[in-house]
Amino acid sequence: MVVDELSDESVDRLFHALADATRRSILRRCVRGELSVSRLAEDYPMSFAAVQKHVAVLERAGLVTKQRRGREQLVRTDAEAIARARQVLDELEATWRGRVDRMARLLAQDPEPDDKTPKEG
Amino acid sequence: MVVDELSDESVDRLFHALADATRRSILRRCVRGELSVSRLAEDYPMSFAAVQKHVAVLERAGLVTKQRRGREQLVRTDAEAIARARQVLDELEATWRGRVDRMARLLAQDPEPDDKTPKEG
DNA sequence: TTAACGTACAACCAAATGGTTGTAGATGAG
DNA sequence: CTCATCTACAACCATTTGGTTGTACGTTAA
Repeated sequence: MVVDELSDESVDRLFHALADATRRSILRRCVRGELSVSRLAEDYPMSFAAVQKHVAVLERAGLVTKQRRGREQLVRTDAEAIARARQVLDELEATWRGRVDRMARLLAQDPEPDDKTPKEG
Repeated sequence: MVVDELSDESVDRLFHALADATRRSILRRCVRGELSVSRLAEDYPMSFAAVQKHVAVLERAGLVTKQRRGREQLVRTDAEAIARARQVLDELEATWRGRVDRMARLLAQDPEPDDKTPKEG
């Protein structure tokens, strides 16, 4: 089980890579099966080089891996990387649930246990 | 329950907003409780105006809402928006699981002649 | 009223982003 | 071998981003 802390930079790269419709489309297509870069490029209204750059962004974010097959480069999305991104959001939601719990306790007039809330910033 | 399709632009804004460490920090702090913009700005090594811009990015993404209290503007994280972002990743993972299932079926019946080893990792 | 505070917003700037074209190196087909 | 294909990468350009400072405006405190 991977419980590593992700560095700010990796999370930056992760979400930045996800913040583009073309890249998300590439991710979806390469979850279903590996595709070469030129195959991918056929279906987008932009140059091959542009698609190549998008794949590079996904690769630096760890969201896809490439593997040579002959002269082709097969792109495949890494489901674990997507899980990593989700984990960041899970933690945010967990904090939120924690806050709701404290609210509930307050409303029930229970004393707060021990506020180990990690400081931010 | 709202399970609307999210437009490409909203997902773009969502992930773009999440792709910055300062903004993620703001999100975490405002999940725990509302904070004014100037209060937020105290703890970052940048100008008030810069923090104000980060809050605006989060607001356009729907990740936070603002509410006036006197001369202050209280920022609060919207947990549902985070859930929306997570949903996008969930769908990607679901596709991946679907693919693994199909692979398993394929391997159980008819080995492909071509050597497309379906090993993950 | 006056002063201080919290916010909003415009103007500006350097750096990053997302696209282009062009060139060059491997690889496979004929 | 020669040629077409697939990829890599540099150079360039327009726009966006993330920061700055400065100004203006509403609200609260003295």
